[in-house]
Amino acid sequence: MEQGAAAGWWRKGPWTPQEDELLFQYISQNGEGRWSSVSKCTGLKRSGKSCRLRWVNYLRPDLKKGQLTPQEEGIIIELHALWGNKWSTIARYLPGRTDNEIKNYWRTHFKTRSPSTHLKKRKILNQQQAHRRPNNVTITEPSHSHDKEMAFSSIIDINHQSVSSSDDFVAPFEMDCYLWNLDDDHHLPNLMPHEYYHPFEGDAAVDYYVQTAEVLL
DNA sequence: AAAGAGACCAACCGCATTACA
DNA sequence: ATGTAATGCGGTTGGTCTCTT
Repeated sequence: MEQGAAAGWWRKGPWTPQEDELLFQYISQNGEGRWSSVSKCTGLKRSGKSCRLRWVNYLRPDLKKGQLTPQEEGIIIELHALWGNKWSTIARYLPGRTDNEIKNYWRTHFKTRSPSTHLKKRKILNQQQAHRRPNNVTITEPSHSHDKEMAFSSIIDINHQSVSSSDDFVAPFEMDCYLWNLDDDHHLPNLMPHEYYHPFEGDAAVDYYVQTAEVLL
């Protein structure tokens, strides 16, 4: 049990710059982990849980600040369609972004269904659509999420993609192509680019994403 | 200019899982 | 094998900012 938990003297609420500094220094010297000993070593009146959250969501030096890019938004939409509210899993494919940030983003942009939000959503998706290559397609229902998770894991493996670098993530279009062209053993066929089957295009794609987002809520 | 609504974000809570004695 | 502490995750809340009327 953490020292202050029983006594109930943990400080709550917004962090001060001084607290941030203490936590940052502690982790710089000792590394991440051992969160429960942070308060003992630094004098911070914060629970280990609170310290971890502050570090992960705010202080970590590799965090990306600022708005999500259209590419990142596209990835979130696609991965959420695959995995649902597995925010930490989704965050792994968005280097520098936190599960909390993605969760907040999703909640803000897709949870509410007011007309304005709907329009905004369409605008975002239309922007993403502009990056997609043309193709002749038909709409196909997505397979089971488990299958898609397996497929997506294989994608990363097949292509030896590093997801640890902030500049290196799989673009939405590429993900679609991979997902929809993998065979049962999750291997890519030997196809020319124009032969790839791409299930989503144009308004059909937008509608699919919007519907998926709404169905999942 | 003021008030209300909506968007955004930080942080907390409770539960589940993992690690360890 | 079991109990407990630590950690991780997802849901939720509340405060602040921005936009609209």
